[in-house]
Amino acid sequence: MIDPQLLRKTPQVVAERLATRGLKLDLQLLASIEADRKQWQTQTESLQAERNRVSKSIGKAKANGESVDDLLASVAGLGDQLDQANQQLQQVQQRWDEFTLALPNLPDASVPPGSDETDNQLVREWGSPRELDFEPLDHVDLGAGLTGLDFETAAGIAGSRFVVMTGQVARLHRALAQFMLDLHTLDHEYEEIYTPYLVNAKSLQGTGQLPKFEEDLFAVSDDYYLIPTAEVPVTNWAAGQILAADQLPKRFVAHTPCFRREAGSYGKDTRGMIRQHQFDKVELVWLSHPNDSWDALERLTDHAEQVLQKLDLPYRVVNLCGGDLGFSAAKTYDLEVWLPSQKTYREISSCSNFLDFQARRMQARWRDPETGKPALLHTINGSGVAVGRALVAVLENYQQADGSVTIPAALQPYMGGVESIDRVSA
RNA sequence: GGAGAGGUGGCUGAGUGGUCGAAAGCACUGGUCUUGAAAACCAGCGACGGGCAACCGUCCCAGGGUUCGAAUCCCUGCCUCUCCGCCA
Repeated sequence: MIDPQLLRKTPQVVAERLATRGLKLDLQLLASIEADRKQWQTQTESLQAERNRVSKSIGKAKANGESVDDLLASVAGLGDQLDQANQQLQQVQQRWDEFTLALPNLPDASVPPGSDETDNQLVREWGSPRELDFEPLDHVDLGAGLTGLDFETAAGIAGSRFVVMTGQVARLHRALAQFMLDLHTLDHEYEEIYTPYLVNAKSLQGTGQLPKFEEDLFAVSDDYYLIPTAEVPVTNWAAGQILAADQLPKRFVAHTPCFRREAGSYGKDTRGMIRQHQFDKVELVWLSHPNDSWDALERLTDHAEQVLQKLDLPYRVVNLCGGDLGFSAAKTYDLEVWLPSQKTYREISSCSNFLDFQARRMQARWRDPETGKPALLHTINGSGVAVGRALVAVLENYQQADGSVTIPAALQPYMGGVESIDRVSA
């Protein structure tokens, strides 16, 4: 949520910054809601003040054994007036909430202008695509040859955009997750956390998926939603909390499945496991001191990059432009890994600083020793990295001419020393 | 699933329908004392919103209700704990 003070006092500044996203703030609507709010709040509060005054004197009069008939008469119609004013106020507040909850975060000044991914800014590249002296297969054909990836069976069990993994491929998938968890907990000093995979609407509102993006989520009965990312349960760990200063920064790593409807992406990446309804992800989350969040974003991004570097997978880092920026983010670096079959870089991690945007929605605070007062903390998160896409990247980048796949050295300890997965001759 | 108890400030924990935003303790902050620290003593100390300000309002799990007035009474929901049963 954008700071309400900023919205009220400098709406045109907010409008300018939101324009970076290609979003037009309805200043007129904002002004009219705010005018109504002021009127009804003032009226409600003065009626409440009067009621409180009279009620207190009734109490005193009764204590003194005096008659209270006159006092009672003087508040006769007050209750109804108050009810009406209060109803109006609640309506206005609801309009305000709906309006502000639907506003995305303000992009940071370092976010490049632009409308879509073609305007994203290249930050750096690491490694260079391997020169293959044969025509690379994509992971679907590779996986089929290894008899480890089976989309047809998955379609029969569940539907499209699911996969069944078996044998050494399933093990490789698990090895990737284990490797990432160990890297982040042991080398990068994250605390491992296990959370619910079903969450309530409040948590989703806290991180910003609701109320605007319900169609992206799988809702199950009883008001639960499947998590679209571990960001939701992990960040909400701090919801409603007031953390002590020495608890910051709090850094969590979680390995969870993620579930997404992928509504609106019909026809996109229909082949293979790039875009699935269910996928695993290792997620990094920081809860930080407000002064440290920009540094935290750089460090978290580096931690995600370390995964790709240790796997020796070529990638690049891009700074998302305003139009490509997610709803809650103030700034996002995407890590894009090289896929030989597509001869292009594909997103494998997204690292964002949300500043106090999520913290305000979920009331995640810390106590500032300078002031002794609670203050909003900052949240930062990123994938470290998407496990399914990492599997795709390993399969494709480590494929051999005979259809086998060598195992990256970093993963071999997690594969029982296996150095290669071989094609099963048909 | 059955039976019971309870949800109050950063924490523990009192609270009679009427100066209760709420006792007390802990924690925290400032001061006295001390070479310094601790202890002791004194003082201060909830959050959120509105207003230039004086000040006003809201909040004792959440939502309704009764009342001139609700932390306190009534209803509903959520959550926690204890016991029994069942269970990966």
